[in-house]
Amino acid sequence: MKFANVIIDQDAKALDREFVYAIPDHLSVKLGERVLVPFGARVLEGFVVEILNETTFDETKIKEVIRPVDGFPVIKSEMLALMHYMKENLHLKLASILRLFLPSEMRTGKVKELLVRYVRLRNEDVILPKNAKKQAIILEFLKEKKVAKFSDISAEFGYAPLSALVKKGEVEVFFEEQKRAVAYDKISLQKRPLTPLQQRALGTIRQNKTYLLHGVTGSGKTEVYMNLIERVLEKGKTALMLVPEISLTPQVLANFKARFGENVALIHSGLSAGERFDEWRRIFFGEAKVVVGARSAIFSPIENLGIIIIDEEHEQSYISESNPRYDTHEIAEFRRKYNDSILVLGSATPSIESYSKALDGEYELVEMPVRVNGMEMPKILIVDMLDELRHGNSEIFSIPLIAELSNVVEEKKQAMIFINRRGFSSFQRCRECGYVAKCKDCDVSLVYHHYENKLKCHYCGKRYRALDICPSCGSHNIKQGAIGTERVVEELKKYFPNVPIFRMDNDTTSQKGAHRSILNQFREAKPGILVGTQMIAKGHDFEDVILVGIVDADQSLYQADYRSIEKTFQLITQVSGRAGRSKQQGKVILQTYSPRHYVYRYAQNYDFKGFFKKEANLRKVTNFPPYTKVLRILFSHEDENIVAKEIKVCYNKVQEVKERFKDEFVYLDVMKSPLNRIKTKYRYQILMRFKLNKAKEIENEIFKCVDEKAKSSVFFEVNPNNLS
DNA sequence: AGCACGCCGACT
DNA sequence: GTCGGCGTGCTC
Repeated sequence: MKFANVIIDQDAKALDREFVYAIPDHLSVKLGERVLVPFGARVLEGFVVEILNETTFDETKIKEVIRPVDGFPVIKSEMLALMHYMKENLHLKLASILRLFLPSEMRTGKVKELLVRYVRLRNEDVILPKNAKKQAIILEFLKEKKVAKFSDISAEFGYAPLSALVKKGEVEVFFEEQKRAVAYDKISLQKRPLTPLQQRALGTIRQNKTYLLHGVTGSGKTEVYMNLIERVLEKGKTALMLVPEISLTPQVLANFKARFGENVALIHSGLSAGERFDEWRRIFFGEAKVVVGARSAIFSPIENLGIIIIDEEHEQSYISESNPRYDTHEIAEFRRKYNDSILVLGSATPSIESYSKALDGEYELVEMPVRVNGMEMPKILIVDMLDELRHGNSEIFSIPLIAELSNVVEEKKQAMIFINRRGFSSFQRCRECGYVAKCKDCDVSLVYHHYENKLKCHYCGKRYRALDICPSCGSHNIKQGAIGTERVVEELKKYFPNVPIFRMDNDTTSQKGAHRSILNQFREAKPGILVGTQMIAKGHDFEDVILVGIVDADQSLYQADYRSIEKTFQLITQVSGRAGRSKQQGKVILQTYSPRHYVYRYAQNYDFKGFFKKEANLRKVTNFPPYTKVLRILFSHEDENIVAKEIKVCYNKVQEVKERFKDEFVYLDVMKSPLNRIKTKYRYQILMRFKLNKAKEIENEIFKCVDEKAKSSVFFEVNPNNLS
């Protein structure tokens, strides 16, 4: 008799362990397979994570596996190993880890494989009535083509004649499974000769270790990636390349499709459930040798990996901030080691963490300091908005920005305006009493959306009526808060009523394909202005963009986050990189209320190394990563008393750990989370920082501080992006 | 997570 | 007397 250790596919703390089942002799159950098992009074799905010949568990209590679910092991051995790693190091629930490895549509309401209706001729010599001219045409067509899609024929020759033929039995209808083709922009293959810098990078990146590729915007990193992948494919291995967001994907994907054809599989959030499922299967069964995708693609079931590439490695989107929290870098490092392959982290503005690892020799640094076309980086003009104010300009746009925009319009070129917000204005506030509308479930300010005239909660999505009367004091004096994309577009229209202005943010791109369509429209508009959030900061190659405006650069600067300055530097560099991609040197107008902040000086000179030195030093003296580790434990529960009580118990234990590691701890405190309530749950957190020498040891001790039986849900997070 | 078991209040 | 409230505990 064989036994299977099964993880029940339920995201509950109490079930976060293995359960033993007997495998009846008539069933073949393999490691990594999903199985149906009796569980209490129910029948549930689970994952087989171990096959045993014997068990110590009371055999009279053991139930039998009912049957396999898929008929093949969906979790390969590498992913099982990864599961154990993530359990141990990230303290995630086993089921929630395993769920990361499967396309969600394999669990919820099984996707139907897409069936396409085809027709073919059953009888070559049909005698038709003389008046059935259309039917005759269809017959001729089918004689030649043999097989055609039902929809094609009916579209071209009419539905009626075709269905008449089917009815008479002369034409046969059959169904065939269709892999959904993923849409992408068709471009022709452009294989540019490599520059000496690119060749040098390729020459260096050969060993099975981790490289940090620091290349300025426009230095041709993508070309390097493609050559690396080509080399790996030649050796019969596979490649995995991660990009930060879908906004990047159309272009990257088009390039990869052109270069690697059918070998490429694409995973990103813009795919439909069915498309995602199809791509996953192509990867699983080895049909796709190259995977390009966003963060979650790191869990692709691709085998025989020769290289992993993380493009724009500094991007925050590589750190998952909800549910199973993980850092893509860490997972990539695991897979690199497991496959004994190459990992390349590429960026124009590497994260302080990564760059410092490179300087310490943990990564090998590869540099590409020059743009491919030899163009200089755009000139950045810093505009002091307080100065503008003193000279009587209280508008959103500074005088220099309007002047430059006018130039762009006159020359029939293009400009991008970057803004760090979405919606019309961030909130509604009563001018009399200061009341700000908040979400009743989440304890955050509601965001006003002008277009729908609604207040929305950006955390839970709930919508509220916009205020016209203050509910607190009854005043009608309601004011909109800070500026968003929508407002900027409206203001711009006043200055340039005849210029096409496009807006790109979360609201305008929520529909599938909206992204591409906005960009394509903008591409044709000359002159044209594109207003957008982070989304427009990345990867888009528009030759005629000669001006970039940053409306409020400080936005990301003053946040309670040790990375906020770093983020600001990265943002400016990246946005600036959008200007002057071809013949004409670009210009950047950066509007700020703190023009003397060092981040702007370094950004203005594109001095990454100088900035790194300054910033790394600041982190060192203030005891922040990469010189320490930040650990956050987040408790949440509907009942505030329970969270408060449970976190207190945990905090006391953590304090004992701190006592034992006195020299290591630099900070420890417990508090309400800044977002005290989200989706009706109260949130409290313990925050700590400790030095790196004994970090692993301390972490393990900290993990033990959480009572397994606590009712609150508990999340651990290392070096969190934001502390809300 | 979800279901059973179990021990206290207001009903036919 | 019983129906049902949801607190506690278990699921191989």
